[in-house]
Amino acid sequence: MKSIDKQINIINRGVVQICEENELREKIKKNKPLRVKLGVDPTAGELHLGFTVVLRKLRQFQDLGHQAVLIIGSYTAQVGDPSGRDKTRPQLSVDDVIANAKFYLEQAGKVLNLDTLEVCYNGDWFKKMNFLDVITMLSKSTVARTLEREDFSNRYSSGTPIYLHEFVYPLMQGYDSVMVKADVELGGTDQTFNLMVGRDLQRDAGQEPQVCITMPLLEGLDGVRKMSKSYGNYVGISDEPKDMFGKLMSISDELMWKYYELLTEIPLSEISKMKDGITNEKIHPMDVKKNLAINIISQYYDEKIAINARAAFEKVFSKGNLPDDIPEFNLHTGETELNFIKILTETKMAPSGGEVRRLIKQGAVSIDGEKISDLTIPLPGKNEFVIKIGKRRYLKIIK
RNA sequence: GGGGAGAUACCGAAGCGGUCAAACGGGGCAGACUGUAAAUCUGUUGGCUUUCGCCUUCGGAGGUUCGAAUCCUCCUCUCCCCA
Repeated sequence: MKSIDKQINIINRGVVQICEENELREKIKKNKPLRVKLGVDPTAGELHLGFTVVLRKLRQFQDLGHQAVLIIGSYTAQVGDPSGRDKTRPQLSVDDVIANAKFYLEQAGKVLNLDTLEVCYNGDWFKKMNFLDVITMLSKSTVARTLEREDFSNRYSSGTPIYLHEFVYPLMQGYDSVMVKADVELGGTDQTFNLMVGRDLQRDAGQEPQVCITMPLLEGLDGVRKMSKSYGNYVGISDEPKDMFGKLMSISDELMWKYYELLTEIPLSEISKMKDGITNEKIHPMDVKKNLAINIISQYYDEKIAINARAAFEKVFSKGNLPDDIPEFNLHTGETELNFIKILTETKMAPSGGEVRRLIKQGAVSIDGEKISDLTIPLPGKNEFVIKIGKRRYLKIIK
């Protein structure tokens, strides 16, 4: 094992807060692998880079020789969380949870070392509790304390409902820590409160309280809101390499540094050199961003594929050539004209006829580079031609 | 249990009998400028047809009216205050 300082140094990268760092030192000093806990919700489908921030941190612990413990929140998922904004979340069946968990692990395996990973389902202990056990657990915290939590207090003051069972979640999560005897728990900053509850419950159970490590929430492609599937501002770790590349190129220059810090292993010293290079105008921010994209794509595919993705990107967006893989559409026989509304809605290139009208009116549609201004045009003589919509939608028409 | 407020399009939020497919802001999309960056400017943002027009939408179900998102009744849900 590496020295304490070295370990702390690695662990510290990108974290917002370690509570408490000296406790962590003490724990490491014992020279026993730490049990590092991460709880996940098995409702999520595809993993995106936002999730990997904390998964990567867990992986770092694994690489330092510690024991990663992944808790699948199977019980939570089965209960179903109605707190969602507009509609009740579906209650998941046991089978759903198992299937989701399997899918989750499959993906998480791209970041974590599954061979040494310990996986627990919190339903294993929660389903055994009786009501008295639950009440006893509830008695470990107070309303005022729970209400302190930022998102709860925000919701409370803005008049958004908070359901009672939501109040219980922090305790459940904390109870998980007791059950797995966690030394460390990881989470996003939005989890701070829940992590702290774990400390209380462990203390109460006569355990040494866990060290809580919080990671920043990664902003998505819009640079404002956290990366999330529902905001559509995410990069999925199973995205096609060229999509990943394009998406990563669209983040702001500013945000790129956060991605560098949280999603790559590139030493911080090198990152700051890059920053200087841009300030001195020795390097172009676009190139720095391309390297970021290559680094990230390489983690999920390999470097060769990443470089190909860059080439494809440059071909299409720098040189303005057509991409290699354009969806194709075979015209129905007997057509004498091109009806854009029909073709584009039929192929799902546009959601509605109104949208097609708008796009054409605004000059967003072209055929082989020639702008279209009518909804319908006579069929071009060529046997194949490409319709382009906006910056990145293409459709090859074949007669 | 009592009293009050409220539910509007992706989100926030106006509208309070016709001129409402519904102001405004955000977001989205598109155009200009670019490096698919940021910032900025412009257009657009229910569906079908684009000329008129038609259809569906303002929590749900009924009702009053020539006519309702706007009035009435019931229902569902939320928030606040009191107990």
